[in-house]
Amino acid sequence: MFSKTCKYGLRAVLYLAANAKQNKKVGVKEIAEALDVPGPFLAKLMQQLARAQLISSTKGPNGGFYMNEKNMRSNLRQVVETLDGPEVFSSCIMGLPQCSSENPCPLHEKAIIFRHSLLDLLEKQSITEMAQRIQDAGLSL
Amino acid sequence: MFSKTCKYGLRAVLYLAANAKQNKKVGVKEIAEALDVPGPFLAKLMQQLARAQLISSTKGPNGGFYMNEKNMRSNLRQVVETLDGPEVFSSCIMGLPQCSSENPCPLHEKAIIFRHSLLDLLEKQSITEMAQRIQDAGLSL
DNA sequence: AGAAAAAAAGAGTTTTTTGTCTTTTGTTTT
DNA sequence: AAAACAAAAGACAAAAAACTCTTTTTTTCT
Repeated sequence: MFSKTCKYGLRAVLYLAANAKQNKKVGVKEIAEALDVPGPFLAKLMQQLARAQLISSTKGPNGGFYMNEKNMRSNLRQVVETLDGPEVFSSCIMGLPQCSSENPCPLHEKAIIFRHSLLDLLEKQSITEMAQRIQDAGLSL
Repeated sequence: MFSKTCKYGLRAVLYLAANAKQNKKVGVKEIAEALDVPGPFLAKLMQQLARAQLISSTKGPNGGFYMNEKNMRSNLRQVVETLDGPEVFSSCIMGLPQCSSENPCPLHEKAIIFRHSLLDLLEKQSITEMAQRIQDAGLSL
């Protein structure tokens, strides 16, 4: 479905949303241990997310990653598109380069429905809402 | 979404279903050219599908691949599971090893809905029906 | 029986993804 | 100003996926 980069990224963003604040930043090391993912690899993808302004960071002592107000209003679709590229949502499910509504593959119509339910899943909830649910229900990441 | 192996496999099975019969077998070379995919690589995955009895083959002159009656009654979910493994349909969308209804990830409930629509897409139409539609509407593969 | 055709099998290569290590840059604290 | 801390950047290494090539086996046709 998604690459590991993308999965790690989704989890890291939600971890930040649920555990970090502007005045309580967290470092890659803490996140990597909490999620049980390779630290240096995570660091790389955090940089991508920071460049895309989906998360925030500061260097130096007491520095680390956190989410500002704007970051909290973004959604998971943006995270996926930043890490795996926008094609994951638009490219043909069977891999046909020319697949479109004019020249559909055998699964085209049905795939549109399915894809809509995926976008819905990733777009409809703000990160703020999800962070709330994660804390309230104690969901794992 | 799916690996290239899997995408090639789906297309090859549908190509066979629409273009081959027990008395009109086709070789890997023809399929590879028709689908514009690497021949030797396709040959490998055709072997997997043949071992899983999702397609049929015979060696020697006038040999090749085709679909028998039983093959035509299978569905695309089986093709995907053979080539990409059954986990594609069961593993957590965020990659959490322990994700389940008891210990759900933040996307678990919504992911179930989405996954159902994917299985529906791949399971509900028999290969026979699809081959018919491909021929009638001249769909590309 | 012998030759040819085509899949099966297996080994090998390339490319991409995943993961690691080192150096640099920017901040903060003393 | 100096030291320490943490992210940013870049080069490197390992593993997996994609792709290729060669040999073997089975079948058919002459």
